[in-house]
Amino acid sequence: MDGEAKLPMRSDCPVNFTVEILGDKWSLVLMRDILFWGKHTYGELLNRDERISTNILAARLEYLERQGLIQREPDPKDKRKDRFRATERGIELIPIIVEMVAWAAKHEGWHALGPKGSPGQMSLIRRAVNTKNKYPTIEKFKEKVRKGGYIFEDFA
Amino acid sequence: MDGEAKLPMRSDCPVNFTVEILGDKWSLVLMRDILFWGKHTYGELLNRDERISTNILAARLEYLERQGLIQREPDPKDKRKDRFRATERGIELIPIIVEMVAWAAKHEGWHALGPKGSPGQMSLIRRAVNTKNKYPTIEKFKEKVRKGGYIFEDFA
DNA sequence: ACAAGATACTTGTATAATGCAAGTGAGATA
DNA sequence: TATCTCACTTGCATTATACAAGTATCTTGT
Repeated sequence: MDGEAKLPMRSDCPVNFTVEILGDKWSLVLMRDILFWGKHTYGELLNRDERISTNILAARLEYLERQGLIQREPDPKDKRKDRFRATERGIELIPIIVEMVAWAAKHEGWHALGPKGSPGQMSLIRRAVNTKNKYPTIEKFKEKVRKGGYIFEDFA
Repeated sequence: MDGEAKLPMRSDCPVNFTVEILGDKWSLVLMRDILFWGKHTYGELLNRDERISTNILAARLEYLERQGLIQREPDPKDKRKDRFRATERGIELIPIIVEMVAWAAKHEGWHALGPKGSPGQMSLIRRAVNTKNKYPTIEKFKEKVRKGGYIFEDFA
């Protein structure tokens, strides 16, 4: 997680490309927090269920910014804080995240964790698994985030 | 990568669930090899562009089997070999992988690696990025693998 | 104005995941 | 039956992640 070069990828395959950027334990979870739950500050991202460590969060935020998935800007109301918002490249991760939700929802192991999802979460899951309105739903999600909102805004 | 328990997940979120299972540098790349390229033996999986190490491959294959994504069976023609085939749970990863292809294809960094893709690979990419026929294409992919084939069969 | 708390970090150290190189034993091949 | 192929294992180096404690800057309440 230092000043590594971007290019020496293991191959030219697009699957490998995406895995090399996002294939870790935190990147997509943090993008979920920003895109779906509207968590935009260090403190908000820190106090989530997964309990990321402070040093890992700082390193990951710098990494995601370097990868062009988020942008950092000072909070106008509190000079201690920065706000992290998704770039267009980050917003385009929504389809991947939705398919991950659909995959989890289809398989037993996740349900065994208990039906602790909020109504908003469950509502998304139903739409994500339902092929009929999956793609229009995803487009609405992207549009909402582009306008400065977040996906679970209406259920929060 | 030892005999770890499955359940103590960091949260009950379906995104986190999927990330905890697939969020590493190799799982999805290996599933790509099996599902898209029809690579089914240790040796075939070892000799791919990404150059996985022998010990990592052995550990990952055991892991993917333990996660119920692949199934191991002896090769009928060569007693030294096993064959690894995707389970239904593994086949259901295809939509995630396709969205990862679409994401890479949309963004500059991947194209900078050079247009080294085979015609078959490029053909998939075009269809994966095109929302119109994405869903039926993905369903055909799944059906093909369920019948014992692999996605790039016809272009190989 | 000032003390106390909040916020976003850093630092130090431990464990886990990944990477590399060199073996090894069972089974196929000539 | 000698050699080669194949699927590994072992040992060690490096990188990523985890945990606990500390620190500098800014805000808040009095």
